[in-house]
Amino acid sequence: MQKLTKREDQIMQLIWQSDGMFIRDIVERLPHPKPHYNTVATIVKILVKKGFLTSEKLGNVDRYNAVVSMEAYRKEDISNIKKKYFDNSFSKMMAHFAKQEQLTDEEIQELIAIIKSKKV
Amino acid sequence: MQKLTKREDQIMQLIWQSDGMFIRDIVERLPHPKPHYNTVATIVKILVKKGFLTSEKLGNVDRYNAVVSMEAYRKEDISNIKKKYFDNSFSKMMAHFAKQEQLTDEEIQELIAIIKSKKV
DNA sequence: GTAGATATACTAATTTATTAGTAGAATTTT
DNA sequence: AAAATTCTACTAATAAATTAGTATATCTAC
Repeated sequence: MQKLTKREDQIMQLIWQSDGMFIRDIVERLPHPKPHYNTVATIVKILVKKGFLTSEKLGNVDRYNAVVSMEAYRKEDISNIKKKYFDNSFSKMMAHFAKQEQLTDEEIQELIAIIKSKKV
Repeated sequence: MQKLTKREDQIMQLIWQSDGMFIRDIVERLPHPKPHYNTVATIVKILVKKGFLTSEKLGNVDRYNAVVSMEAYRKEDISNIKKKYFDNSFSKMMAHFAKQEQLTDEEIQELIAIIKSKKV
């Protein structure tokens, strides 16, 4: 899967959170300094070409929808983190999180419950 | 903290795995197609300027060391993942991992042990 | 239907990232 | 010490990413 550039990523995040967006909506929801309408249009077109988005014409306006799901992209993204920092070891990564987050005992119990419920 | 570009990241990974590298070592350890010596030197100089590396002269050759630790950078990197994909919620992220990774019962037990040992 | 507003295609400018050439200094070999 | 090699500083070319201008089409309100 191709990687998203910073701007592309930012725009994909918005579209993933919605169900279909027009260029004008994207511009509106981007933080200051808002890029030019055509700037966004250009990047959206690149995203269509890369296969991340499809467009559908509503009247004379294009609405864009995600083709690649957030989950699919996220999976890759996280898999890269695991590879890059944790020797591709899931346990190592988890140990890091547990330590990093300075969890309280209650949070740890909660976490254990979550983990168990997902599988057992 | 500034973000690393792809090439910068790749070079930082090598330096983090070592303790101090010369340009020639970096070039040698990069996968094919190996970039030009001066290409690496340029990027290394950018990394010094960004505050990720320091140089020390050994004889007339520069050796480069990490200033920003891998752990510090990794922490940021992971924190962004959490923010970007999991609404900044640690529990949500953990739930995802447990599900995504298709852990066996044993692995889950192991994981729980790891989490407990880190805190309790 | 004319004026004003909005959307898109096309194109190009600008910025950032990556690559590498040339020249000269230092080092090693002969 | 001359020749060959290695390293660096400086500079610039190329490529990728981001930004936005101009022209044209479409719609909306009057």
